[in-house]
Amino acid sequence: MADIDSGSERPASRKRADARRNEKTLLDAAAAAFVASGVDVPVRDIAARAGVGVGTIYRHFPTRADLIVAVYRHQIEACAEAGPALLADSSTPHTALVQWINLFVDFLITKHGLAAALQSDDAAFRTLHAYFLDRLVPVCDQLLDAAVAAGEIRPDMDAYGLLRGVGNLCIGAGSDPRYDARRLVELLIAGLRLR
Amino acid sequence: MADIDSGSERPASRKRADARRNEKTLLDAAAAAFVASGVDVPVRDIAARAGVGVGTIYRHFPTRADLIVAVYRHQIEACAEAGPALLADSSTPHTALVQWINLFVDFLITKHGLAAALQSDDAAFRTLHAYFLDRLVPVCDQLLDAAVAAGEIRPDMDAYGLLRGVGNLCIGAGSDPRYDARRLVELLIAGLRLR
DNA sequence: CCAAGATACGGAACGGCGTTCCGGATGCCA
DNA sequence: TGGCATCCGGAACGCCGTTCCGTATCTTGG
Repeated sequence: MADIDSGSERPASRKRADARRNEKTLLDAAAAAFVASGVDVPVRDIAARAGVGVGTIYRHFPTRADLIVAVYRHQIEACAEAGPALLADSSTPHTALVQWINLFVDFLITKHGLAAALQSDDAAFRTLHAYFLDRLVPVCDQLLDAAVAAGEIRPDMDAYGLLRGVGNLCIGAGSDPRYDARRLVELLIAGLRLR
Repeated sequence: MADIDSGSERPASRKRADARRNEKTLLDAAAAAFVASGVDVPVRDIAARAGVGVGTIYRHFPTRADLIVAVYRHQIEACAEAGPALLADSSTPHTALVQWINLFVDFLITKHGLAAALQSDDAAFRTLHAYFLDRLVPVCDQLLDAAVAAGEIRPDMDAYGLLRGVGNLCIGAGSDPRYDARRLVELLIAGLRLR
């Protein structure tokens, strides 16, 4: 679960060279396939794109969630790290919260099917769900706490529920021009404000 | 699409007796299966429950959506009809809107997987989507208009978007005690209020 | 440089699913 | 009761995720 040598010293390269090459190829192929056909793209399509067999995918990424997380890890990290930064730079915690939520929404609505996968109770997506939550709930919590402390929002909203709600609202956005997820999320956040 | 003889005069009973019997049996079996395993229950399970072959299901209900609509038609109608009634009985349009949305939410969160099916872009669910929208959007529109006319909510929200948002928020409710869809919908509606 | 062992690969194979199809059974009416 | 339109059951097909294993490739010690 933890990618220890992410920066990568070379600890005598545990894995075979072709394996490392394939892993990179797969990540690129998956990213392209996700863009073209959504995160629900058939595994065989990703394999074909990468020019490998399906078995190779499962050896590198035992579950579909692992592959999705690997593809989007950087963006999720960036989103998580933006939280404290926004809090420091914004005039009020509420502003920071709004901007951070917007970041999250922008991320979700540009990844066709990701929001839906996030909420799926399918066992294969459990770890996807878990990764997002582990990484983002604490950040959201910090923003909420700050806004509550500043007396800007009601104190009875939990980060978990808020993030799931926002994620849910993003489902189907982008595939229907009449549905404006961004606006609904704005309304939801507006509903948090004390008046 | 339109079930003409819903009340059912007997127009010389077009269909064979066994066919009519099977249709009723199927509706009951499907309702039970939906309760037990959600609206995504495998077609074979419904067939087994009803003691018929899968072909029989597809003859009576060409798409899965047709079956779902048939099972829930009464409740959807009731919800639609409650709109004007609430508007007439409530002290303010906004109260009526809130109560009506609550009705809709209660309906959705007790039907495991229905909210998700509603938002699915799968072709098989297109008509499900369409039926809900055709029936409920006008009602919601009427409630919104009244609340806007009374100066209670912002005037720039459309019924379609609101209903989809509410439907989205109901996805996954009931399968996770930490996720309170009802509360989030309340917040969303609160965000509509003029302050 | 060359085995021999370790590692990774490809894609056939399996089970579950929705959906289609058709030979055979069944209700209906004359 | 006979003949026909209708309906039924479940086998069959294609798509999908996932597993499995014979084969190919890399690595390393000699």
